[in-house]
Amino acid sequence: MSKEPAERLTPMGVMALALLREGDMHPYEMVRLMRARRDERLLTITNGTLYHTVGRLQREGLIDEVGIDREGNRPERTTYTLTDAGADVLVDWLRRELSGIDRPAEFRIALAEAHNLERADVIECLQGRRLALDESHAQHRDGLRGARHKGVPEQVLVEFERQEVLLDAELRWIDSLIDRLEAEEFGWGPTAFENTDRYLAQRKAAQQ
Amino acid sequence: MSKEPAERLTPMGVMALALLREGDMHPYEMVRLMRARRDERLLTITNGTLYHTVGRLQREGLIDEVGIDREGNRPERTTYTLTDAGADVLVDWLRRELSGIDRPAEFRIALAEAHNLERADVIECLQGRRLALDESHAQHRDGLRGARHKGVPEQVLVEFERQEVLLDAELRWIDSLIDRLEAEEFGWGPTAFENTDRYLAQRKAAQQ
DNA sequence: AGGCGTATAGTCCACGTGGACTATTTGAGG
DNA sequence: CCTCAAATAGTCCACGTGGACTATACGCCT
Repeated sequence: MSKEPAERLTPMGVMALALLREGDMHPYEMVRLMRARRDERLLTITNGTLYHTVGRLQREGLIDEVGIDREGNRPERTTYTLTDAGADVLVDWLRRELSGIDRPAEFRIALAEAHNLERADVIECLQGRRLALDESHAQHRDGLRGARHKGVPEQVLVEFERQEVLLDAELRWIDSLIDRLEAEEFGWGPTAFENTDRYLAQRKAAQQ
Repeated sequence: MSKEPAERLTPMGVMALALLREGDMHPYEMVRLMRARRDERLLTITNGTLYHTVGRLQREGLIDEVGIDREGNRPERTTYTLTDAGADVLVDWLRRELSGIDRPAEFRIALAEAHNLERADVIECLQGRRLALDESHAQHRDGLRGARHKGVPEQVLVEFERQEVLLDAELRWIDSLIDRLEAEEFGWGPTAFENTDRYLAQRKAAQQ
């Protein structure tokens, strides 16, 4: 398992790899699935970015071409599949981003794709995050207190204060999530996306 | 007041304009000030971005060169000043980003620089945001409820749920902020940055 | 007095993003 | 039956970002 290449993934790269875990696809299908799942909430879905990303992933050996399809008379479609290296890199990325507290945008994606990891794995990562969050919260609190004490005017601290409120809310939320995961309150593991199942079935039927 | 150019600013652009409101400066001084004020919390401070940004702002007529200084035998430094157009664009940007709820990163910057607006102005913008936030919160709540009802597995809703918790916390915080602004609990208006005052004084002394 | 690290001030380049654009094909409405 | 919109599948380009790099000058230690 050589690990020199591409430990770093872009948000779109993560989504692409995660989608290929569900089955081989061509890029345009990724777009449709992401749109159907309202992934615009997490990142901006644009063709340009996607096709570039797919090209990059292939050059890095994280995905492979598995053939050029042609359905009816529509333009050719290149279908891709996930390599073992790609699956590894995805899992590593998820672990890293689930454990860290910088890069909030990345964390949201990691969380949304957390079902690609084992339950125990997720719990462990979130406990790491919980620790980091706690420390950051303490530092933040001290920083704010110190600034007020030094007479820094409130108007420049407003954003600081908001951040503390949000940090606090997140701390409580993550505690409850870890609890529920440990209590096995709900299932975990690879998921059939109910929203898009019908579409996927349709596609498979059409391919035969 | 023709307003065709550059209603759109990058985060770094906003910071640069806001800094120039405090006095004429050269880019390198902006870097030092931003570092001193720990603005890395809000954006990544890099020379490349800054110098590009300054060049762009100048081409767009939002700032002007006011002379090329030379202190001792150090490299030349080009000093810039804020134009009237620049001041207008800054204020407009702040109003827009303070009122909206998309673009969270931009909002944080707008909030941190909100002291560049009048108190009444800020209150009005925040009330707009408060409304949008409320609506978004309701929609989010309904969406989550609907998804659960349709049997979408909890594991894919985790990120959704977190977002709702954070939205809720933000709602409460913004209410309290608006209250305190209306009650005039603390001062408002252009601020002498205590943290960096000493540095600025030093600089002025050195220039004479 | 000499050497070395750091501050000063800025340039340059590779990458990722996102929006605009193209060209064909299918389906729905009049 | 014809038209026109929407879907299909993808290319291309301009911009902003961030990191690496350069080169001089000042201050500190020995």
